[in-house]
Amino acid sequence: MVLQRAAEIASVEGLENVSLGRLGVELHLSKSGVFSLFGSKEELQLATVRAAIRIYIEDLLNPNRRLPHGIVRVWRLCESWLGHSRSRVFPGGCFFFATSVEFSARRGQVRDLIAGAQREWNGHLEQLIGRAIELGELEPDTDRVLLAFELIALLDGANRAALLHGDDAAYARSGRAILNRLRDLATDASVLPATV
Amino acid sequence: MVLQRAAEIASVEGLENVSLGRLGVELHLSKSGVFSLFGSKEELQLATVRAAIRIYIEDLLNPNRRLPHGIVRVWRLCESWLGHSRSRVFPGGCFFFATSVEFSARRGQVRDLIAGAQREWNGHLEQLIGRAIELGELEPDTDRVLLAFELIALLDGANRAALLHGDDAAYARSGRAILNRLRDLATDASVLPATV
DNA sequence: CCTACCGATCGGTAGG
DNA sequence: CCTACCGATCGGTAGG
Repeated sequence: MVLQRAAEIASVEGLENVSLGRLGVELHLSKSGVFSLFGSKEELQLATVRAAIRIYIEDLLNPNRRLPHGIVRVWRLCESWLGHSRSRVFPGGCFFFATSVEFSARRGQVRDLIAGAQREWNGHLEQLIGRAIELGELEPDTDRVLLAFELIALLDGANRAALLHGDDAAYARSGRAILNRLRDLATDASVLPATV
Repeated sequence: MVLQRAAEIASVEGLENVSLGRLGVELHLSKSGVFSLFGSKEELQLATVRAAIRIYIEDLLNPNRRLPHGIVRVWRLCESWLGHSRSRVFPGGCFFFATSVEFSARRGQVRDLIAGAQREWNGHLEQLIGRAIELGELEPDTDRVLLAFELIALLDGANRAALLHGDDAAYARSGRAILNRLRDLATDASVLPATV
């Protein structure tokens, strides 16, 4: 699919380097053929980001919905995220990590869409953490916003180190750090796996 | 200075977007005048990275050297890093965060230089942590490599969130998370500040 | 969907 | 350090 390929390239070289001509060569279309499909470079970028959002929903969020709420579900989502990055669903690791860094200092619809997707991911994690608190599986004074920030930072840290140094050990480190953090805040740590 | 300006642009738009022509306009030089100073685009990029390394050494590492070893010195270095990102010494936040993401999926001398600088930063933190363990200020079974990974992930997480959402609260969150983590591992948490 | 073209910009070279 | 130029590539348009 056109946008699948565009998202793969963007994860490695950035959304700005997904040029109409280059995408045309890979898809055996002329440059103007690709252009006419989207109407502008910005629309191609927006469509690419939307395609990436769908992939994350299908690969990570939807399978996770089948689990009951609680601390284990929070952990499983983190574990799936690490697996998603490690297995290179996108060859450049997390699509939103790469593109949010690329667009963080720019303005416009593309940046806003990426920033909004990041906020939704953050909010989703905060909600899952909140449910685990309500269920009494996390200490009642757990700071949801802070814990979500910490988990995302540890996930992104693994993605970044694994890509930069070609070292998959970062995924195990990240998993251990996340499990340690969740165990510290758990009312009953025995529901969590002993190791990654 | 030429390279100072190049590093500022690179932190915002990436090292690849520091073009010879553009740098020339900003410096009131012709494109070929800039070119002749470096000999190639790659040499310009390498010189820019080296200049950024010097700025980090002067702004963060050298002042930190005056402190005695121990857990407080580890904390102060993290605090300085957050201040460095927040004060926009580079307008795009951490130069190495931005450029390491940009180059993580490429090959060549520029990527190797950036990856090496990141490894040195990681190693430096591990050493400071190791000294704090030897001094008995961190629990003797503290995993140096894991703790350094966690601290860098939390620092980078603040840089990323602050830039993407224009929200400086991320710095305070990161500082709280780091202090919490250091307190957990400290043999005497009272040497650390109570809040950020 | 295509060919053919526009002006702008890229890294780099020739020649001074 | 400069002007003038090279071929390649960019997003986008004209016209079919």
